[in-house]
Amino acid sequence: MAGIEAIIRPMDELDAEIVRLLQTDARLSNRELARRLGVAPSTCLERVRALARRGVIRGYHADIDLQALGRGVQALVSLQVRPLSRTVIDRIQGDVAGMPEVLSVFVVAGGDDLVLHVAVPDLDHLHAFLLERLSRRPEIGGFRTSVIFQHVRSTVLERLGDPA
Amino acid sequence: MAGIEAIIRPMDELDAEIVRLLQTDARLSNRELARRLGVAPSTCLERVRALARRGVIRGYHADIDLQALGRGVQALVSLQVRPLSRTVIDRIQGDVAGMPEVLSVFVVAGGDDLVLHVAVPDLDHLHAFLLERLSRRPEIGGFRTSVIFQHVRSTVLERLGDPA
DNA sequence: ACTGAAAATCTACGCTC
DNA sequence: GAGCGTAGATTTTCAGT
Repeated sequence: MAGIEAIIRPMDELDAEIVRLLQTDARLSNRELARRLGVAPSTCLERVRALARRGVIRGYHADIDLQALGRGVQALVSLQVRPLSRTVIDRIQGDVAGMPEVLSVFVVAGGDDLVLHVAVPDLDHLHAFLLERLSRRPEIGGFRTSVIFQHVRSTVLERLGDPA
Repeated sequence: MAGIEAIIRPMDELDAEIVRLLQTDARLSNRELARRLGVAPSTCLERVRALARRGVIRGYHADIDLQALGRGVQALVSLQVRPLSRTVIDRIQGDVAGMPEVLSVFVVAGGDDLVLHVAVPDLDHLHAFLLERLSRRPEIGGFRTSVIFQHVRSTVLERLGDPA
C-alpha cells in the first residue's frame, strides 16, 4: 500500500522530474522548468498546477538560516505523556506546536510519546524553555534532552519502493 | 550571543517580514511581496537578493507529500556509534545521509549519538532498512526505533531572544 | 529607496494529435 | 485527453535620480 494518491493518479516520469527540480529550487521559472524537461511551458504549467491540486506539492517555502534568526542552539526533547490518551496527546501536541521555540513535533510509538525539535538562542534559553514551558505541565511525565551538534537534511526526496 | 550574521548586518523589520512571507509562500511574486511590505518592487528585489547573499535565505524548496512519494511510514531511529570519534561519526553520518530512506540526520549529545528521521513505503521496508542497512555496520552499537504517528512542522520561524 | 522603460516571463485559449 | 504555440497581460530587472 503506497498512498492513495498513487491510485487516483499515478505520477509519471515527467511529474517525478518536476517534483525533483522544485524540491531543489522552488523558484525556478516555469519557462526554465519546461526547458529542462523538454516540454512546452504551457504543458509544464498545467502539470505543476495539477500536482498542487492533487496535494502532491503541498507548498513552497524559503529555507532560513537558524543562526540568522538568533537560534543557533538546537535540541531534540523526548517526552512521556500521562495519562496517555488521545485527548491529552492532542492537547499537548497543539500547545507545544504553538510555542515559538518548537520547529516540529513528532508523535511517536515506543518508550517516548512525543519528540520535539527545538531551536533557541542559547543554552540558557533552552534551560528556561525546559523548566518553564515543559516541566510545569502535569501531563508531561518526564523528558530527556539531546543537544544537536549537527543537522543534515536530504535535499531531494525520491519515490521509494514498488515502482508501479 | 545570537549568530554572527546579526553582527555583519542586522535584520531590520523589513527583512524580517520578507523572511516571514517567503517562509509561508516562496513563490510569491516580487511584486506582490513589495505590495504587502509597502515598498517599491525594486527595493524589495534588492532586499531579497541581499538576504540570499548573506545566507539568511538558504534556498527555496517545494514541500512534497510523503504519501504521494509512496513513503507513508516514518520513524525516528536513535543510535549509538562506537568507537565514538570524529572520524567515525563523520563517516557514518555521510553514509546514512546518502541513503534514500533518510530524510534527515541529527548528530546529538547524550545517550544517543545519531538520530535519523526516515520515511519508507511500509513497515516491511522499515524492518529491512534497519536490518540490512544499519544492523550490519560494526560501528553502530545499537539502536532504538520509534514509529511516527504524526508529524507537525511549524510553518513560520521567527527570530527569538534578545531583540537588538 | 523610487521611477520608468525594456526584456523576460506568465498564462489563457484555440489548435493538433 | 494531453501537449503545443501564440499573443496579450504581468512581472522582472536595471538604468538613472
